[in-house]
Amino acid sequence: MSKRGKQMQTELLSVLRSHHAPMSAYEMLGCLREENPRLAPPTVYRALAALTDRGSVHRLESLNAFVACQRDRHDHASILSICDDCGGVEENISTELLKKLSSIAGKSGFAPARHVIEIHGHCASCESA
Amino acid sequence: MSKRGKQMQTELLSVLRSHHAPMSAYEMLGCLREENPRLAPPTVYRALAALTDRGSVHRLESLNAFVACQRDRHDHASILSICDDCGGVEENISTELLKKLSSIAGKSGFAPARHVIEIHGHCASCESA
DNA sequence: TAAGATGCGTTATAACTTAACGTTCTGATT
DNA sequence: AATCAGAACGTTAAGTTATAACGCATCTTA
Repeated sequence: MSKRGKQMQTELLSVLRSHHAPMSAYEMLGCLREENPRLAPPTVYRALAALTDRGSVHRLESLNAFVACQRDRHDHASILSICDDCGGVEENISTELLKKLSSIAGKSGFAPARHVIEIHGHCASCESA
Repeated sequence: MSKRGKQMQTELLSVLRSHHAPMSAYEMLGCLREENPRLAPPTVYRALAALTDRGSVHRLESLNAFVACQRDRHDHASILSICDDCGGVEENISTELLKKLSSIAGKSGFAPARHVIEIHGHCASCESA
């Protein structure tokens, strides 16, 4: 991968991290276009693909949006709790739950490869408010 | 709700059920347009919204597609195993896993309302092939 | 440097979803 | 039964999300 590609990924990640809530690809595109107005969607999507493959960024399937991984290591399946009020996302991991989930799916012989676990609701501060 | 609305939902559901794999809204639209060529996307999406609210249809967030519920009762959170090879979907439920999941999210005070659990992988027959 | 491969930017378009609005249907009240 | 208010419908139009395709640039190896 070329220098430009890596640089794009770095910029994208810093944009994502500087945001408390998930961002859509087009929101990121908007930010990045302030620097480089000619930037096009495929560039953003390619960088996002690389970052999500690596685990530095998680895709929120139920929102069509993205968040930076909040953990030190990125080689895990995440449980993402999404506040429908403030938009904040909490990331949890549980190998135990993952095993259980795999075993439920595996009963019929299904071989799991990727887990999507997203919980919608309200975070503590929005709930109390 | 008018007769047309309910009828739309019934037709949609039968289209979905006659398909072994998930369908996108536009695939359904295509099918239904054979009968009624003037049918427009919002009609389909409205029927889908009613059906998913009721639980007769599940939305696959990671595919932007829909499947008919495979169970007798529809008032449950499903674990959906999606074969990336043949496209088939298996539906499982586990109140135990759901409780565990809620408790993980709830540690920080998060109040869960809706669970999205989708597992990608290969089904038994595709795996053995 | 030349040949081949990889990946990048760009254009264009495809796929998915919803807003808005006027009409029609329903059912409640007179 | 006639009228009215509100809900739901079809339709047009547009907004949002995502990718195909292609040619150019850059890197790689000889």
